[in-house]
Amino acid sequence: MGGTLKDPFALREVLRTWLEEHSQYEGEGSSVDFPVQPTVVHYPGEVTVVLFPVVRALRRRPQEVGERLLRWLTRRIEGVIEGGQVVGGFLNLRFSGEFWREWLRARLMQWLEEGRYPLPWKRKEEPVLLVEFSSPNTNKPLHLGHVRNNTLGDAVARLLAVTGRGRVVRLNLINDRGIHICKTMLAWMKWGGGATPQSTGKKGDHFVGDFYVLFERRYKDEVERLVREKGMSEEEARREAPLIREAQELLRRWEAGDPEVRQVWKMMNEWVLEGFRETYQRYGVMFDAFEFESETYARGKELVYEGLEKGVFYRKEDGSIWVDLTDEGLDTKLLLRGDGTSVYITQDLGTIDLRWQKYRMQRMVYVVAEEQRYHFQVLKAVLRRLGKPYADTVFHLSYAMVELPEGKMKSREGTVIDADDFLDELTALALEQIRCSEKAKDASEEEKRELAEQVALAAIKFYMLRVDPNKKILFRKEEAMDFEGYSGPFLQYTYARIQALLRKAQEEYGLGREAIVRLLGERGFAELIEEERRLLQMLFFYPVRLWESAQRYDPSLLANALYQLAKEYNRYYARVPILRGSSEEERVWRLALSWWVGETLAHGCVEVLNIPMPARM
RNA sequence: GCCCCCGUAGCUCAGCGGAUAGAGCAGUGGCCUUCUAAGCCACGGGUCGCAGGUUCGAAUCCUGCCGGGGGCACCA
Repeated sequence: MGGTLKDPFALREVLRTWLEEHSQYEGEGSSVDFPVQPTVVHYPGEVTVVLFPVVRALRRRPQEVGERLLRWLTRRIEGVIEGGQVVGGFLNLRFSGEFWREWLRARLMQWLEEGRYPLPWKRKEEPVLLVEFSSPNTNKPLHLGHVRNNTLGDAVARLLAVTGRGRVVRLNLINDRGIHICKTMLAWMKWGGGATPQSTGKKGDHFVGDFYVLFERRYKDEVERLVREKGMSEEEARREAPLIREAQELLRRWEAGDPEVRQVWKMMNEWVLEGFRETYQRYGVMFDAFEFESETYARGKELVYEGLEKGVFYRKEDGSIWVDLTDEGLDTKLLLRGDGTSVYITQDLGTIDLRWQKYRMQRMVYVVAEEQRYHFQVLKAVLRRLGKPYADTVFHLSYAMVELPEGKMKSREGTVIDADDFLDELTALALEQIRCSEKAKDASEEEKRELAEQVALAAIKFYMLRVDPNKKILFRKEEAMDFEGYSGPFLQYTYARIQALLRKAQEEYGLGREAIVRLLGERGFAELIEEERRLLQMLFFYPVRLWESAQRYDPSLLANALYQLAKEYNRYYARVPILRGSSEEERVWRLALSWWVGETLAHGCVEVLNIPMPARM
């Protein structure tokens, strides 16, 4: 019984057979479908079948279709449906307590046997799906913008993997070349005095980032001086300033492969990367491969020349190479400078070509801020002109900026919120709260620290993931640092409560997990209460939420569903005693339900959103 | 000028063609001698930016307008 109807997908399959049986003599049923959705709160039942689409196709009255469907369903999936009611164009189904008990038992059993959360999809090795995210520049440390990118990219990669879309490969394309890198190198060479991260005890990315800021400050001073003393225009001064000239010279030497420049470049990049690795590790973000623009831009140039030969690009008198995309509503676009050096898009052309050679991916997801929408439109169009088979794999997953109440974050002006610093600050706050708490009094200092970092991570990640990627995040510190309400720690807390119950069940009642499953199969039980039906409904629909979330490349859907589940569970927890003051039968049932809520929270958080779930807090 | 994204409660957001539009925060008032109060309950708070249209049904889709943001570089 419980095995026959694992989730709403299974119910839809059953409904489809009804349509097949009835379309033969009742008209066109082929393209219509019964949407299945959770029943809204005010009506009895857990699952609602929406009749409108079919009603229209069959040209029958909703009442008639609904009642016939109900009768048919009740027989078809025996013992599942306890009651049903047609309201307007909706058929509300109420599942029997017996069904739910068996459903829950089957899920728990499967979980115990397979050691993982049962889902309707298997992880697959084919096709290959590439997800590029993070992709930082090596001239400054990671900030809140990267944190949003990282958590989003990470979660989307996991969503695709758990819903069985294919083998997901996570890529981090390091932007390690260009004028900004040269500026930083120049500052270090001029004013660094031979200092290193080791000699100063600074984290490598911060160490290097400071030189970038230093360069920008000196450069700004120089420009101001030129304007003041030489009477230059701002624009002219910015172009003529000796510092920028020197940086450009450095870039030329870099492109020419000057060993001295390359050596400094390599060393400084390594410092930064070491710092990045540490930050990624703390945030729990992993990549399958790091790629470097310095290694892909050359291939990009080749593609540009290829297009020139094919006649899809054209050369101007100054030698620069362009593509004309005006016929598809875009502009003309520079692909290679007159002096043969590459621009931003050149590198992206090369990168995707190399990826195609290596992976033959079916999809190339770029997790990149929304300001680059146009860039990716152009990229796709250019690849099409080149006739590349992978042109249509390009998918830009754009997300909006993280802004401060004061406005945009600007690294040049030092108004960014640093990824490391913010996590430190959150961790310190969490630690303070843990120290004040009664519950953690017997935990060691080490354990408290670890827990504090997990709480901090949950807070920051959930804060980033809970909003639609298309929407700006207005970063208000107090809100991000709030561990209550609609927050990551709220989910952790709910999970930890459940784990405490399961521990106590074992210790005080001898109810281990196997025992719960066994007893659940043996005992009858009392009527389900409303809170239980709502929890079961949410658990039943969980795979659908996952699917939709993956379908839309939007983890916020999942984040929301998990929050609602936790919220509902806390209500339940406050309403009924799980362990104490309940009969043995009730105890087993309530524990089983709690356990499954916990596993579902853990699956969504740990497996997909990559938010840790401590067993106690 | 053209293109893209966003306008829902005081604030931050859910709701993505279905039923009486929901949360968190903020405000007010309750609940720790029984399982973790990072929790729960109650109250107050909304012409879903505006105007048309599409249909059995629109916060949701289409058109126009208004407001906020981003983009249209021999910057990345």
